[in-house]
Amino acid sequence: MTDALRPAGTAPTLEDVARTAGVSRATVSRVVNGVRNVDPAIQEAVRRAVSVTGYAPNRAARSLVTRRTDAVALVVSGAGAEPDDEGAAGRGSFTAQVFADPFFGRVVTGVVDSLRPRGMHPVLMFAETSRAREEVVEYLRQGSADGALIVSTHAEDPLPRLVTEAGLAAVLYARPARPVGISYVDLAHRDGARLAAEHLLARGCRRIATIAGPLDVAAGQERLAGFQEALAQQGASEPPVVEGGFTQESGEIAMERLLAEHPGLDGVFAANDLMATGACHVLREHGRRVPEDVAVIGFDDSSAASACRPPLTTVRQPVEDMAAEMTGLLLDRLAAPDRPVTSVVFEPVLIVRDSA
Amino acid sequence: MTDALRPAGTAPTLEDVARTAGVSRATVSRVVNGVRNVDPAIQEAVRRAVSVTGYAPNRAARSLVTRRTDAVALVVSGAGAEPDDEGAAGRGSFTAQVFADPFFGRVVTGVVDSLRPRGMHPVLMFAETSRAREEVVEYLRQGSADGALIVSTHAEDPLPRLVTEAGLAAVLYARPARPVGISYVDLAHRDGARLAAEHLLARGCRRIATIAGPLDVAAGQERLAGFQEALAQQGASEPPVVEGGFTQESGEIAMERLLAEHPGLDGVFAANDLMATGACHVLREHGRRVPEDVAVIGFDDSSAASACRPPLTTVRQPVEDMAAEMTGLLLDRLAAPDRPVTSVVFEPVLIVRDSA
DNA sequence: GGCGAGCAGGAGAGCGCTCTATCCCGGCGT
DNA sequence: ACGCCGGGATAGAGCGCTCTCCTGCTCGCC
Repeated sequence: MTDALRPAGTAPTLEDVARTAGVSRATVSRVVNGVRNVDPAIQEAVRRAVSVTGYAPNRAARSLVTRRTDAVALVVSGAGAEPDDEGAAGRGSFTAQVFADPFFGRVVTGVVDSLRPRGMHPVLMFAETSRAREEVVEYLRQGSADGALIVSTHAEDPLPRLVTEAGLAAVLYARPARPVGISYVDLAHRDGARLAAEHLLARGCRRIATIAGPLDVAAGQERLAGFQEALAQQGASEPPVVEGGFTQESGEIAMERLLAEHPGLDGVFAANDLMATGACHVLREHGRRVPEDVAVIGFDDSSAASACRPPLTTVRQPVEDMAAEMTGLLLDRLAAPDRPVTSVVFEPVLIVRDSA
Repeated sequence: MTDALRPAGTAPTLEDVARTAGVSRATVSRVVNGVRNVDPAIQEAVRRAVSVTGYAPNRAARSLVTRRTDAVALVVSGAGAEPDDEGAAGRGSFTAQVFADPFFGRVVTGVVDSLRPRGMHPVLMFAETSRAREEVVEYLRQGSADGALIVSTHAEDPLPRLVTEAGLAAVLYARPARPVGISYVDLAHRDGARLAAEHLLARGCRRIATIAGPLDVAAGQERLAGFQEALAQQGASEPPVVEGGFTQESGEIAMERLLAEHPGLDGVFAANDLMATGACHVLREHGRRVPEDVAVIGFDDSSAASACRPPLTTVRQPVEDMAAEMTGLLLDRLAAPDRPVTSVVFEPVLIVRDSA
């Protein structure tokens, strides 16, 4: 099992295996990579030599010639044009805040699960400052990863453009504000919001308000627009809107304001589950029953939706599937770099639970 | 800016930069890596050549000779000895479940933030089946990462042993059941549970129960043991115990049972915030006010604690700091492989909010 | 003025792998 | 019987970088 022929501390190489098996380096390489016909007897001998020497192929050496790393950068890209803040505090808060939302955990889940069967792995990166964005581009240009999966939180994020200009392979989560030549996956946010509006209306709600997501985020804009459109089309009156920040706390604050200004409301659509959860808390504290007095609908169908009391009726965003699709698109791109970019838009579904 | 001298599609190499700058490859390398004194004029020339050619050093080539990748594997290691389940369902559920707990997001945050200033990056891996564990070991043996940060959820996890036996650098989150020669960071769980017990007692609670964590996890055992010990030392009666699974739902189920069997209880210690949140929900549904009728204490001080209504009094586990410490220990190990392993145990702090 | 110390820069040998071009050998056609 | 074909194996040339030697200067010192 141990490498008897090697100077201590050095890993066995192809050469060692070849010598042990009495064949050439090339033959060992073929067996290890499972290509071309190799005499079964020799294959067996090589395999034995591999296990005797405890050989493991050196990834760097392989990458050097194949120009593949089997790694992809999974980058969470933050706000747009803020000045670089170098302080640990600034960064810490961004990275911490990212995972406070169950959304990113789901993205990671989807990416890992889709990469895994292909023997690939994600390298986690954050790109919230222009410095950090440069580092991401640099990382990719060095060939440290084969491509990037970019989850962009802001519409004006410059990263997609930077990556394209550098000629790097990448796929986006969410359509970029300005079309740049990159594939993306997205959700039909408007349709989702429409589902929520129609459900509220069908339930008999007439004094409906909405807690919008941040309006500098495409998802925030779209969900609001879709909701307003649907309401208008059904002849309902224009809903009061308060903008939140996709956090539970912002949902609480928004709900307080809504309640203060429109005490008679009977239905609320929050642009994500976290804000919907916050809204439920505030409603209860104000003595309103959910859904009897006020119906609440969230968005995403994240873990927060089922954790909420009452469990949230929500619009499902199939994050894991979308993340898996990103992987697929990226691998397509890597296999055929010249093929035109393709994007996939997923349709949301209404999940009815107890809150509406 | 573009590589005029290169055949299209090929990245510029050191050689190209050297030619452009009129110096040798070695000199360019020195400038790029900032080692040894190089004539300022030449440095400038090289730097200009770098930007003219758009050169980015090839990571694989560099790794091949330095034997460093500047990547570390961040592995979430799952249950112990279950049979390999190959199905996507099984895996999907593990990876999904991992991020359902805010805990892992915090670990990732701490790791990323501590790796970043060192120009290093984490590669995310899961090791919940024996097959997956082998893949992790294989990955490291190939030199794809310089070492591993292992977050182990089960006491009997075989991964730490596998990694040590393979002579790989690694640091654990949580002390392994059997000591293996690996550094680890851990929390003084018993002390934390004691804090909770004493706070409950000081508050005047006399009929105290506890929702334990899974007892095949060290943290679960320790927190329970610490809680029981503290209660006993203060002369309080032995608390009813129900085992949960660290999920909110398991907390709800446990609380239901506790309430059915001990309707008069006035204090609950849940072994993590998620279960405490579930307990609060159930208590309220049963008409108990928190903290007036029943005081509730959680553990971790995760985002769930402040998101809960009422905000949870909880025992803080400084996950981000602990994760950063793991990085530090790993880098120490890489710098001096022969130094004896050192471990760090953090002290928990009680965070008093509204629930107790 | 001569000589050794010290340092900037270059040449070149690898790091461990893949892959093309080549060689060898047995079987087949005529 | 002889050349031809083709599959199986090998030899060897890199991939792009780092790093150890080594050369050739300049400078300081006696």
